[in-house]
Amino acid sequence: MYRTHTCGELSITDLNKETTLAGWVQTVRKFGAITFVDLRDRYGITQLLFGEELNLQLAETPLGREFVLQATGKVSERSNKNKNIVTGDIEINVSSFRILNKSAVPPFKIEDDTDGGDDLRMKYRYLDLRRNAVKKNLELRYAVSRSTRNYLHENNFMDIETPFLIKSTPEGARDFVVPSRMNPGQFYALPQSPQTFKQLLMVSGYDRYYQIVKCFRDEDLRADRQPEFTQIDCEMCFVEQEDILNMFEGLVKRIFKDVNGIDYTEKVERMTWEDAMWQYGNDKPDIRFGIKICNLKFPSHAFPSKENISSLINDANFQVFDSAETVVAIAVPGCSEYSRKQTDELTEWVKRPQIGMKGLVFIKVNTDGTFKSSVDKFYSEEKLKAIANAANAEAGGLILILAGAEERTRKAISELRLEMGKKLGFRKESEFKLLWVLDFPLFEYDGENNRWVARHHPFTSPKPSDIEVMISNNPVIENAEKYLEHPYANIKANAYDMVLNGNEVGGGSIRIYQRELQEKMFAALGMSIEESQHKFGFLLGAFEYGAPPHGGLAFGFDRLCAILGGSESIRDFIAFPKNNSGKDVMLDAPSTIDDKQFEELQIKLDLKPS
RNA sequence: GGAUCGGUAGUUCAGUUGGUUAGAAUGCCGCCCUGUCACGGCGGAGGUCGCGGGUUCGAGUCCCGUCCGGUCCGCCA
Repeated sequence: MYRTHTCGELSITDLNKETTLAGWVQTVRKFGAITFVDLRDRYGITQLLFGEELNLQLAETPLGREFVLQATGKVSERSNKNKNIVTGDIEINVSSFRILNKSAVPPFKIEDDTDGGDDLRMKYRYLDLRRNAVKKNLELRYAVSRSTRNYLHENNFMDIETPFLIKSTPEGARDFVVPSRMNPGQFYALPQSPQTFKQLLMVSGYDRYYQIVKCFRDEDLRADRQPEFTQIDCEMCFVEQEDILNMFEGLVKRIFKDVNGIDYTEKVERMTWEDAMWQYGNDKPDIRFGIKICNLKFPSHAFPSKENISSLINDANFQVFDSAETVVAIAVPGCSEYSRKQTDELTEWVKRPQIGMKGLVFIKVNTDGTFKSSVDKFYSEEKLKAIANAANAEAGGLILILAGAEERTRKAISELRLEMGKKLGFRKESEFKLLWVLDFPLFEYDGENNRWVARHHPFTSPKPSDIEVMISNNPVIENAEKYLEHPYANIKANAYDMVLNGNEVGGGSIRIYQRELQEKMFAALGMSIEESQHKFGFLLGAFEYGAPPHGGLAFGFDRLCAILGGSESIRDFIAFPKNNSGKDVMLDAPSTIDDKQFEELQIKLDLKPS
């Protein structure tokens, strides 16, 4: 028997028990005739005391960090207790020990506050995973997965595996492909999601399906994006949008309870996509803080239902506003005292290439009721007051105004809002705020190819009231510049996203389940009948055999875990992640393959010189 | 595809205007230490300054190229 206890479980109640522990040497502290060793395993750290006699033995077989050690001895009370660790009241008075394995000197400290850089940690990920900080994240991940499985099981969902080697259907993201040896010249694709399979399962009558499943997308990466990532993939039949929203806000609330101990009893807010864009400039607003955009000027086609208040800023001969398509403002509370330096910094911030604004206009709403702005030359105090009213600015606030082209400017004000929220401490990691964003546009314009693409995916159903618009209008865009005037631009989908603290954590839709409508959809996306038959014939065929109404959604599991764990990066919630270039630096993957493998696959490389 | 920041000891970093033998902390090795837990004290070893080229009397420092890594934009149905 290697051990009787773990390094995290012994306490003062176990005094005088004979025990054997096995683990890794965290530190060795030598004091002449006695030595302390901190022994670590998955469960904690226990201090070992090597007395005079054993100390002599230690001198012959020295211990180093990360040696694997087995030690037997009596649990005894420490004379100096350590309140910082659970086992801090006791130590093991070692009577015998055995070095189970030696260790090379680790290249970085195996401690919470490691000195290792990211690259090094990834190269020695198996050592990095020994660190408590990373272990905690994986434990949280497991807790989320358990909670998810429990909830879905209790609600009659069935976990069904779907294949990884599937057919390439290059809609949306780029596929990872796998050559087929038995079918030379042909390739499988790895799934970007099990989308069509789960829909087929609905056709088969498995009315509640789920899977915690790997998905693969060959696109460029970010801190929160990996080439292979995990989704909680769900689908239900005989449901409407409302049923799905209720079921899955239930899931997230359950996870909050099980994992974070939070009772999220309040109703999950809901917002249409249009309102999200209008009020926050963003389809995944962070609603932990209330600052909303004031739309001083905007192109009417972008928000046909909204009232224009551009008279507030027009007729002042201020070229910047007059020539801009969009002028948007946010009122930031308590910042009217900002110095010249601070406002200059904000201006520089919006001028960075990632934001790309030409400048920033500000109005200080002083506590004494006066105004001070960078556009005093153009606007009277009354005008400024009117703008301040429109922006809902309170005394002591600072109004920040951006002007420019609609899409870019809206995105910029959204970024600026988040930045100010962060500066003012409104974005606390420990506070969680859920939001459903509803009624997304069905289509998105692809300027490169001058066609419509599915914003969510081509299986998403249009709002019933928009079906007629979709099937009675020609999808061809005659005038690329005026694509927004095409009837397709305003068609809404039965699609919904779950947003948590400004992050899209899940998304889904009510699907199309009639062959005719699905064919119309493919046609709208510019697919010929032959092409849609070739790519999705199996699904169209299935829809002929009694496909039930259905819908579902998928959560980004890694991202959800990262947010629940209070982290920006998903990498530390994945045991073996890849770096920004899609490489696994530990394995050194991807890598070249043998000539023999190429031969078997009948593939010849023809690399273009870079 | 693009922007930007970085690459110096095992590790994390500093290194001024281009100028003597490239430093600190930590880790590592040795000696001392019976109550530490970030142990402490003394001593020591440890460097192709990512790589290639250029400018210069002289390059870690300036220039060009390249490789690697971080972050972001595009991209991510």
